[in-house]
Amino acid sequence: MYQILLNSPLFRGISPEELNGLFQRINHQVRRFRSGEMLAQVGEDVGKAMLLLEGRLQGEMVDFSGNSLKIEELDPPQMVAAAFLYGPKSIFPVYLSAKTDGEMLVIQKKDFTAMLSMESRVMVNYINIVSGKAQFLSGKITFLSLKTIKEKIAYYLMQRMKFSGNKMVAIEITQTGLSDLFGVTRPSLTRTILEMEKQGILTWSRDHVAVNDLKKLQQILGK
Amino acid sequence: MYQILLNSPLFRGISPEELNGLFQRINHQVRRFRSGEMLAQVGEDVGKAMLLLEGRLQGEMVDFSGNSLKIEELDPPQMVAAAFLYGPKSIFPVYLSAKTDGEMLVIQKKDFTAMLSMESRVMVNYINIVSGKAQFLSGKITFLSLKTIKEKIAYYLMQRMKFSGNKMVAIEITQTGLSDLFGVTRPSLTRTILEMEKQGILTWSRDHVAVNDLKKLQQILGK
DNA sequence: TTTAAATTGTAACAAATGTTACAATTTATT
DNA sequence: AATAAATTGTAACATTTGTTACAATTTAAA
Repeated sequence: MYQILLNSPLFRGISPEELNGLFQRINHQVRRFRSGEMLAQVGEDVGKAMLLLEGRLQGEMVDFSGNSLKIEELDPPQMVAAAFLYGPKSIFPVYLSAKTDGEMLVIQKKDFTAMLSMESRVMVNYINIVSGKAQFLSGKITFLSLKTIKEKIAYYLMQRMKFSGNKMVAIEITQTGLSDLFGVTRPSLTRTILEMEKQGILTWSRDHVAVNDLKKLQQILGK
Repeated sequence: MYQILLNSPLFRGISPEELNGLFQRINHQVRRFRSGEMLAQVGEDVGKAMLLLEGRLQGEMVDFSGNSLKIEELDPPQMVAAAFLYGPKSIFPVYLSAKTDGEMLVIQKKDFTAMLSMESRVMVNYINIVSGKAQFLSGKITFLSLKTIKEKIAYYLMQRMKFSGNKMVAIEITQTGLSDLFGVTRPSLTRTILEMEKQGILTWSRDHVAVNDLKKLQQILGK
């Protein structure tokens, strides 16, 4: 277990000795679970820190009529619902169930809080995790706020050009996959890509995109 | 200043004496700013905790072509960019400028970290703030993921019914305001509302909405 | 009360995207 | 090389939303 924990985002930078000392002073349990087991309901109080050690979990969003919507999977050594342990409404945002057999480390909230106070490094790690979630969600919102498919393509390409600094963007995803990522239908995406090609904005090949008219691409996001 | 801080989310629950002791041990500055002053650029390293004491700030999202998009305002005694002080990319997500004269408390990140380690209460407060942001954004994403106006209306009403438990939902916002909240045009919203009325789902009055067919409303979110 | 302002209802038309179905092409597999 | 599978191109049509403009109605202000 310790080896897994030492490589987890929460305990990164902690020495084996420190980890040992910490776990002798802090109440904790290891909970084993079986494939298919329901681990938490939506709206249930979180109340404890959970860190997946082995196996795979799955979180299901459920809409008002009871249908399952999006499914998110979780692998070791990630924390479960890290951003929902604290905050005004400390409740599970998803149904949590086990996809395989496995086990997780469980620390009650008050013990977890004590641990954060004890070890500054773990505290910063945890704050990094939660901040990272917030930042990821913030970026996702920016993307979701884009309304047209053209805007999404433009934003996607601009983001990738920032890294490479190049007008040649590598694409390691199919149009089918990209349409899924964008939340639009595949024919609509293809149609829009072809339209942008006709307008001389870009050239879309199987594994890369050439941006031929950067100004026009920016204008799409301008308005 | 202490009075403002004692009522801030970050120092809530701290006694005046504790606060005093804390500030004697922790490096901090008060920075005054003038109306119109630019306080931070997008992409700039955050590096310090900032808590607005007086005045009003404004954060501007800026798109790739340099136009200002959404504007968010900030009032005392809120923290500035609380969820961006830690995390993998600790950079400002917006342009930050002053809308009025004012002042803010500034604590360098390493001193801020030391303070969190020192005072468990402040640490928990800060984690609550960041977690709250993440949770707020998470809810916003759920809403932004809804595609049709009908879905947005249905979600909006279901959320409000959860509180009141009643099929009569108070509406303290005009359709114009609601269309803005939904990110759709007003005529489109009105048209959709009237359509839902024709379908017998609801009755929309100036200050309240009666849900007449809950099942149909749920089905809209079902699929 | 009268006037002005804001809000809501309505309509014709344009633009964007979804739906469905199938063909063409490319890539992977045997 | 031949076949199967996946991906991409294409098209006709439906649906949803935006755009614009103006009328009707309600609320606020003079």
